[in-house]
Order: sequence, then C-alpha cells, then structure tokens
Amino acid sequence: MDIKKNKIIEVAEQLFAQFGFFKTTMEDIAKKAHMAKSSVYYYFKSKEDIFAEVIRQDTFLFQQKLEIAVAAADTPEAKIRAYVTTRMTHLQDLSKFYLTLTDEYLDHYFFVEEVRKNFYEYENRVLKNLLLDGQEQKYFDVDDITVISRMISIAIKGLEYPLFVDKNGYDPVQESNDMLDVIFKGIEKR
Amino acid sequence: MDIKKNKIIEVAEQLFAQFGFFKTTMEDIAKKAHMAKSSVYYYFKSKEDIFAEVIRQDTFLFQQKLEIAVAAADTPEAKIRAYVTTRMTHLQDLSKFYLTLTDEYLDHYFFVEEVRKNFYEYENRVLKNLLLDGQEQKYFDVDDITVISRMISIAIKGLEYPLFVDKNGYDPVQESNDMLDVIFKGIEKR
DNA sequence: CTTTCGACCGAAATACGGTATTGGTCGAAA
DNA sequence: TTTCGACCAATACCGTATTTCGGTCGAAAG
Repeated sequence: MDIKKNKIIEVAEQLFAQFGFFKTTMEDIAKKAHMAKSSVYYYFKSKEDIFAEVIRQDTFLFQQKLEIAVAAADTPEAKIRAYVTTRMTHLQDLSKFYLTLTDEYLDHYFFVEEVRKNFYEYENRVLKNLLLDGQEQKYFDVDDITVISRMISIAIKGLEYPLFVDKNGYDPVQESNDMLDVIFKGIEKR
Repeated sequence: MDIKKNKIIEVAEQLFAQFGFFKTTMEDIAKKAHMAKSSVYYYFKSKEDIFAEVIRQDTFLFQQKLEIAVAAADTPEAKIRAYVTTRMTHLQDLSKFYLTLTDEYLDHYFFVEEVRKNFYEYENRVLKNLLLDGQEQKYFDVDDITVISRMISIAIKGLEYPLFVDKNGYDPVQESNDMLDVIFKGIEKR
C-alpha cells in the first residue's frame, strides 16, 4: 500500500531533519509510523533506501521550485538571477532545518556525495541552457559556454559556505546579486 | 642561541608537514633536533608556539613571493592575474607537501582559522589596492571596491577546493585565468 | 649566566572488555 | 499481502586501567 510507504517517508523526513541520519533508528521510524520495525522492512529494503527516497523527494521539490522561479523571469539575465537567488534562499532554509545533517556531513558523505554530484550536474545543465538562450538572444557574449557555466557554478558555490558557518547577518540574496553584477558586467572599463 | 632555535623550526616544519600537528610530539621534535625535550622548552614556550612560528615564516615567504610576482607585472589586470595564478600554484604545492595538515584541518582549526583569517584580510587588502590602482588608471570601472574585492576573493576561493580533493588533472592556472576572464570582461554583450 | 637534561606531574588519549543497541532476517500468523 | 515477535551478527557504548604527551622543575654542566 502506497499510503503506508508515504507515511514512512513522511516520518523519516522529520526524524532525519531533527536528529540526522545516524541518530535516527529504524525503531524510531517504525514507532512514529505506528508499526513494527519488520513492517518497515516490508516497504523498504534498508535505512539507506529510506534516506535516499527522502532526499529524492526533497531534490525533486527543490528543482521544481527552481524551474518555476526561472520560468517566471523574462530576460536571460533575470532568469539566471532568479535561479541563483532561489537556490541560495532555499539552501539557507535547508541549513536551518537540516542542521544535524550538515554537522554529520563528513560521516555519511558516501551518500550525500552522490546527491551533491547529481545536483551539480543538474545546475550545470540549467546554467548552460540559460547561457545558450542568452547567447542566441544576443544578451550574452561568451565563447566557451562549458567553461563559463563552470566558473559561475564555482563562484556561486563560494557563496554557500557562510550559510553553514557564519549563519547570522548573512544576506545570500544581496551577496548573490553582487556576484552576478560582476559576472554580467565584468569590471573592465567599457 | 639563534642557530638552535632555527634548527628546531626547521625540523618541526618537516615533521608537521609529514605527520601533521597532532601526530608530531615534542619528543619527536627534540630527538630530530638532537636535544632533550626540556631544552626545546628553553627556546619555545609551547608546541603551539613552534607551530605558529613555522606558519609565520611560511606565510611571510608566501607573501613575499606574491609581491614579487605582482611587482613584475605592469598593467593592473596583469597584476591581478599574476597575484591569482601565483597564489594558486603556491597552494597547489602546499597541498602536496602538507597533505596531513589538510586532512586534520577540522581538528586544529582554532589555529588555522586565525591564519586563514589573516591571509584572507591580507588578500582583501591587496586586491582592494590593485582595484583602486586600476580604477585610478581608468582600467576598471567599479563602484564599490569593497564589495568587488570580496566577490573576487570568493570566486577564487571556489577554485581552491579541487586542489585538496580531486588532485589529479587539475590546472589551477588555466582555471584561474578562465575565472578572471569572466570577472574582467563579464559575459554581457557590449 | 646560559644551556642541557632527567625526572616528574596532571590531564587527556588510548586500549580493553563486557553490555546494550541497532540494522537487518525469518518464519509464522492474521 | 501485510504485520509482527523473536532472533542474529556487528558495532556502538561505557566504565576503567594504562599509556602518552605537553609542560614544569631543579640540578648540574659549561
């Protein structure tokens, strides 16, 4: 039954967010879902499986959010700005909620490594397409789109760090837009 | 006697590079410097003291190297490129030598935190000055130098990561110059 | 007076062994 | 098809005994 499976995912998400992957036991999940541990194993073959599914859903929602934001903007520049600021604010929210996950991040990076890699590839694809659009619409002037999109990724990634460390008084939208100002306009006199 | 003090620093540097801060004992340092542990304490008041001195010397040499590279370039743009590429190649060398240090980096970050912060401030100062020069010589066109220099720092920092992880087949000079192309010229059509 | 050293200290890391948890399995029953 | 209690092997955890390590001290050598 799908409703039970969703119940498990639902409670697991809460537990993972609150306690992290390791401190959450299968017993906890089972109890919160009102069933025996073995029953959980009827629906999922392992704890990692549940985690993977939770992440899969979260990622899907995240990407949906990004696509809506991008679609709502009209010029290529606005689309890229929308992408980046949406991305940053979402990550900021995540960092508040998933705080144990970021602490543990070294332990189970086998997992998260892959998710990160996938997201990085996704981001690269999106940026490339947006650059290509901008190129075709004569908004941008770049020769190697692959290189440029990687550079933008890297620059954005640099803005991530304070989200998980400094925490207070950091405005990701402001910082992102400053960064994008540089990337769009450059600093050379025209 | 200064010659003994230098001997200690010399052997300590080797040991720290090879084994890291924690795995290196005062006993090790003393033995390698051919004296008793207490004698080391005659010259330095603590292990951290020795470490600080090692770092101080390395940093000094690093900054000297940077200044020479910058002075050798003529235009503001060339100076910034010289700064960045020198910085990246030096860090690449460091990452090979100090490999244990980067692994341990989470443990003794009390220490390294400060060094990093100092270097970050130094870098910011240098970049600001170079930007200001470029501004005055009408090479650059930026309104808020503080913001711009921070953005450049962040972008460069993003390039650092692969040095300590991917390791193989990463060309920091190439990547740096690609990044600087974006920063100087921007991607908008002119 | 400078320098070296062996002996020593307290705190913290480590080793260890026994116990409790935990992820996962299985077969029975509903 | 779904649920569950009983069970297993591996590992986490916990208290303790032991070692290691950073740092001190006083004596002695030069």
